[in-house]
Amino acid sequence: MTASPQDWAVGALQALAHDTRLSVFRMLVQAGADGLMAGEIAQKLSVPPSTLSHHLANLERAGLATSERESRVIRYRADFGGMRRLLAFLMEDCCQGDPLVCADILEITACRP
Amino acid sequence: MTASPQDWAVGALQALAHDTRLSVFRMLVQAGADGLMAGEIAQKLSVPPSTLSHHLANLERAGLATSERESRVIRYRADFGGMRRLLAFLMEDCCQGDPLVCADILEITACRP
DNA sequence: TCCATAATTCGAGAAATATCGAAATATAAG
DNA sequence: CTTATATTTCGATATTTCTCGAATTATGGA
Repeated sequence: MTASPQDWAVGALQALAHDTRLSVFRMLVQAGADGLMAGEIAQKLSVPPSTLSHHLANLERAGLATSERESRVIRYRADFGGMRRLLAFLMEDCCQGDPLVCADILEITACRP
Repeated sequence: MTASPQDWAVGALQALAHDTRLSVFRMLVQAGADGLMAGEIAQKLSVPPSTLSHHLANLERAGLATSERESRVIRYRADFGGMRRLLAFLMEDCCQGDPLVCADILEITACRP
């Protein structure tokens, strides 16, 4: 049942390769540790609850989000471990160690110490 | 005709979200500036030329690869600019500036100065 | 010019994904 | 125990994507 790294990565990319799911994932990334409630997301994106539920389940299955029930609502968070795993897989053994080709690819505007 | 950043990102992710295309892209990333010939890729992956051609066109359309004819063969290369653009989009305004949540996400094994 | 090679485009059936209303489940409150 | 709320699961249709043989285009050499 344990998927190969490649198969896992395809699943993760497939999860992100959809307009609604990509919006959801980025909302979760930007929300950080607090995450967001399912209903809150559905409302902000104007997506019917049942449709959104499929998308959230897809992201979770793919290892890019986690869910936790809090009484009646369910809180979703981005899974930063999964995100890291995906980026690392894409850049693995990059450009034969020549930093000139891709050095600045990681100079990203994401949060830094 | 100019796609929004979100639409562009969905296209890029869709391109990567396929077993064969992900393999091709990673081969190109690892090949670096030299790139690879279309036929060479088809042979290594045991994919019929016409099928591979669709996948290569898909990656190029998505902004993740470039092609250049050299007499009778066509050389494909990873587009590291597109790659960077995609990663930056995914991590934009990440986790409300709190480095604790995702700081190490960029500590990736890719080539570094 | 004629042939061989490398790669792309065409085309159409097969397979996978997306959508969302209706029904079901889980929790809390009265 | 009944009702209200939040979310998920079911199910059936609609849409999109994938695949690869055959035909086509581009290039170089005899």
